[in-house]
Amino acid sequence: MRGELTAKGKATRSRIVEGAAAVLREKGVASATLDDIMVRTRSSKSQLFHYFPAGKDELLVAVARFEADQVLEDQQPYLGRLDSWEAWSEWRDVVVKRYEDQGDQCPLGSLFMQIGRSTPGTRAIVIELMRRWQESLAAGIRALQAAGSLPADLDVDRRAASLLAAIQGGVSILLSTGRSTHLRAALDQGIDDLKHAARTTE
Amino acid sequence: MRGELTAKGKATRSRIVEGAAAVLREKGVASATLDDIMVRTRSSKSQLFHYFPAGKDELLVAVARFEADQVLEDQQPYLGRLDSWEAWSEWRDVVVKRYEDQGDQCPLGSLFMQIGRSTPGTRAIVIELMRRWQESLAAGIRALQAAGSLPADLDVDRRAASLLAAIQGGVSILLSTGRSTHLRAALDQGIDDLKHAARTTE
DNA sequence: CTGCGAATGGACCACCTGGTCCATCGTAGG
DNA sequence: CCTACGATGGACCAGGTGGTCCATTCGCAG
Repeated sequence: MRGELTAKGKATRSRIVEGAAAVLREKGVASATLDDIMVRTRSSKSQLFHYFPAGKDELLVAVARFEADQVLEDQQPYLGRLDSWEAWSEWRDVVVKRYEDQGDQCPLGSLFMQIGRSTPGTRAIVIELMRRWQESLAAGIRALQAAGSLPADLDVDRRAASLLAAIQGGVSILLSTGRSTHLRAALDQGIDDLKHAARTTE
Repeated sequence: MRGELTAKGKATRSRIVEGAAAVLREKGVASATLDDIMVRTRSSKSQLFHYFPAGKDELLVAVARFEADQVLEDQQPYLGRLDSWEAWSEWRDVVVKRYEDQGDQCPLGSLFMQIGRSTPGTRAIVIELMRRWQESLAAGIRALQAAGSLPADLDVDRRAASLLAAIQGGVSILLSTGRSTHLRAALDQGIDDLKHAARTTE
């Protein structure tokens, strides 16, 4: 498993990860079984254990890593260029759309609920994801500062953290209730408050 | 099961529900088994199925209902009296403390991740919880308006929804990363922004 | 006291699921 | 070509888990 992977092997491995991700999204981590994954990815049990010797947990971690990357990627290029109010608005739309489309499937949430506390490496993935996500938001805020659209003494980190929390909360409410009202409200309110900070001292 | 419950029966039933809640919190929904619950509640399998004929799912729903009530109760009396900035501040402290103490145990979150989409009645419980929670926040905001601390043209519902999302997000980040930074940031920022609304037009 | 239904005990079962094992096939490099 | 090793197939297994069943005990009303 250390680079001893043929081109064919690599292909199979990613086919499994991506297929597993789809299965997990549809059936939920709790009820998704190795058999489901085998069927979906047209692979055999030996293949599963060949590429993920430690078994299901290892596979789940791989999927988690895969999904974590997806999350940020899906917000590009907007998330990377939050340098004007228009950009923020476009990004908002993308986020809302992405999660509304996703509906009550939770690629990551459920994953970490199940293995988050058990496997140590898993938590690191979420932490890293949150860190990068928040950093992008912070960069956006700083870009607005640089453009003179926001005062320089703004507490960028707290603002970014709070925005991130707003999104997460909106998403988890969407997941459990099926309504995107809160996600929209949280994003709109968050951005509006940011705009307000442009006009008042913090 | 319809009122055919002896006093003893009722006692047993709630002993099971509360014990099960504890087990779920500790072991997580995914890995908690009926045996665990039997041991913890000192009951037999026949009892479990006597009080919850539909089996594990029905029990989980009962626990969900129990936990949902707890959530709001734990925030009282503060959540019910958000009529001054001091009250809001106290409430903030209670929320932060409650969830920091709780750590990465998720009484509700994990529960709904597992049975949320499957059982139809379950989703109703979360929706109802969110509704009541948000309503309390909205009542608090209106109280501030009545006291003249906030302008009358404030969009109370959006503000309340966004605050609720902030909390949920902070909590879920706390659950998956173990850090309460975001919960604190989200609450502080949310309340601060509310205070700002007192000084500027919306 | 007695009888009936609720409450409880605990053996028992069927099934699913993750995981193991070995035999076979494909293929790249010598 | 041939050989060594990765890739694949698929039977098999062991344990755990939810769920069933029946026998027994308990508690209250008549």
